[in-house]
Amino acid sequence: MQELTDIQRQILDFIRESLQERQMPPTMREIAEYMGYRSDNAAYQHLNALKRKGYIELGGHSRGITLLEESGLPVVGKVAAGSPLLAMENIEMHMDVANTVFYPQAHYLLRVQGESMRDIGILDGDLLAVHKTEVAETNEIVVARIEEDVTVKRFRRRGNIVTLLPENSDFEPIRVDLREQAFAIEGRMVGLIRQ
Amino acid sequence: MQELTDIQRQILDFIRESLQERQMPPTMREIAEYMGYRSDNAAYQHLNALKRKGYIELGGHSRGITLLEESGLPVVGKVAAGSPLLAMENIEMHMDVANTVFYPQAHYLLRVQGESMRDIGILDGDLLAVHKTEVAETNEIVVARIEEDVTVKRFRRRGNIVTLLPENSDFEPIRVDLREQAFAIEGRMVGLIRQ
DNA sequence: CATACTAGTGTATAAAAATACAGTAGTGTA
DNA sequence: TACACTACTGTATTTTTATACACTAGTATG
Repeated sequence: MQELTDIQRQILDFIRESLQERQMPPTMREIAEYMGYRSDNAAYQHLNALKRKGYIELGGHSRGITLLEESGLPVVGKVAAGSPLLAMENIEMHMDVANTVFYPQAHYLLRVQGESMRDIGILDGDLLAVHKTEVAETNEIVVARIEEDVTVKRFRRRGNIVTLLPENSDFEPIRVDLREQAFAIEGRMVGLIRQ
Repeated sequence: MQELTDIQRQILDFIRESLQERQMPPTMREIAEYMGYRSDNAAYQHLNALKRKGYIELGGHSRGITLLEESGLPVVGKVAAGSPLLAMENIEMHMDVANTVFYPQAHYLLRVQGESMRDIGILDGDLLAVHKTEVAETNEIVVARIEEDVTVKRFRRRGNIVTLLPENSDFEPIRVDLREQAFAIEGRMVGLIRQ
């Protein structure tokens, strides 16, 4: 997808906002008004740029703008080693769930693998709603990355030692020494969906 | 809310469909075309009826129809004894989750009370996605009503005896004799949301 | 320095859209 | 039987809307 200029992004956001709050796309005049243009044509030309770059389609009739982007939350499945979680190759699909369902806002859904968090009702195959963040409080359920591997655990830290606790007596806690291993928090659990 | 005629409901459905599939409401002419009218005015008048009955608003501009109905799935909280699950008084809120997220389609979300299904990851306060149905297969998780009470359990039946199994060893199975007690299945679990 | 892209103003026009008005006809209800 | 409501057709009118064309001007790029 081609990069957008600031103004183009601003217009795209306005279209999204209009769709959400008024249940309809704006007219070109409404866009021009919002942007403070004296000519509707300015909006028209920006829309054509957005179309050329593949972000929207123009229907050729009133309020004929349609967004081409995926709606809903991306579902992150098997994470290829070393790739960013939200890399295209890791996205299984999009799920039609508003991010406002969770608080703080969910940025994506991560498919849980394994039974290590079973005792707090997180089962194999569940979709964990994750809020992106690099920091976490003690005892929060986090999505963490140790070297190349991504895992879901309860978080604890004392000095340079991080402990990741499972919630299943068949599993052992994981100890990470920050001086020796690459460690990062990818996000924090804000909810769960099971299908 | 006032009752709709068949034709009015058909038009309302078409508006919903247009919003979902084209990201915009239809024009009056599009409605007239869809309904096979030779005059746009027929659509106009039906829309005014829908407006009068409180189902839509008309903006006075192109594609100016806005639906006034709640979107998403209703969340059923504490069920007042004897009332239908989906009675207004039992609806806590609406949650912006497409019903297509679950299969078969979820009709509502039921807030789970208690720990009786804990061992299969259904916790107190979770929202159970429920597909409305009056029948269930053996071993399915169902929402059932015994006399006035609503409960979530694993379903089994042998002749006139229904057994509702908890998934937590602290709880006892419930036996219902269909000849003696009022029993009905309200729906079947198709998913779960935790916030 | 030419070329492409962005970011606008201003004017013009054809088609689309909402909506008013005047009818016809059927159905149910007080 | 009068009245309200539904369900249309047909015509007319005023805005709204998309969109074309002709410009100006800045910025980045090869």
